[in-house]
Amino acid sequence: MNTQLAGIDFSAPSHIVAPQLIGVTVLFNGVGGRIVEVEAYDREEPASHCYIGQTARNFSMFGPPARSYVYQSHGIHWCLNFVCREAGHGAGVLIRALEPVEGLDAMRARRGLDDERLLCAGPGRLCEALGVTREHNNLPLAKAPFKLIARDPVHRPEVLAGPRIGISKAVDLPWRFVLAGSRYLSKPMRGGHPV
DNA sequence: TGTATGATCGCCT
DNA sequence: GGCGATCATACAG
Repeated sequence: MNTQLAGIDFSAPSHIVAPQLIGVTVLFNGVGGRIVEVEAYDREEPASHCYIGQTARNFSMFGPPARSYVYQSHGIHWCLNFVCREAGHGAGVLIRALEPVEGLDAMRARRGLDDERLLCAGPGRLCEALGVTREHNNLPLAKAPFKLIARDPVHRPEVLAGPRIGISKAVDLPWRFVLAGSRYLSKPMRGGHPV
């Protein structure tokens, strides 16, 4: 099984994969943009859906890496993760924000909102803008409707790490990664440190 | 700029 | 029955 995609080895731990995803372009049916904010989750850490073991909800994170894990949050919003590690471990990277690049009109139509800055600034917003829902759980990221485009290998983006957002457990783990200075984050990074 | 609150539902801690 | 890896709105300062 090929776990390499967009120049990233998805069989690595999620906190290793996550910072490498900053700057990668994600398209979904041709709509999307550059990743500017992600969070890593792993079975060995209690904030992860994997922590309790495999269930009907989280099974795709226990499958092969470089696939999608889509879950519903608060009964309203969908959230997109990329599965990491070897099959059976349980780990993923939550895609929290994109800098919109392709299909701006489609995103605006789905979001019912003009402000480019708010189109994909948050995991639920991003899925609404791209049209990602439950049906797109457990799909290979190497095939349509997904398309990943590697970042420029020459210019490494400046990545900051800090604590994750919206969780109540393992709050001190610095597994949130953002593109330094990006205007498209769900929240500004305060007190982050360079990776 | 920041904090509080309600919406709404699949899956369990 | 309770709880979220959230978002939009309302209101205070």
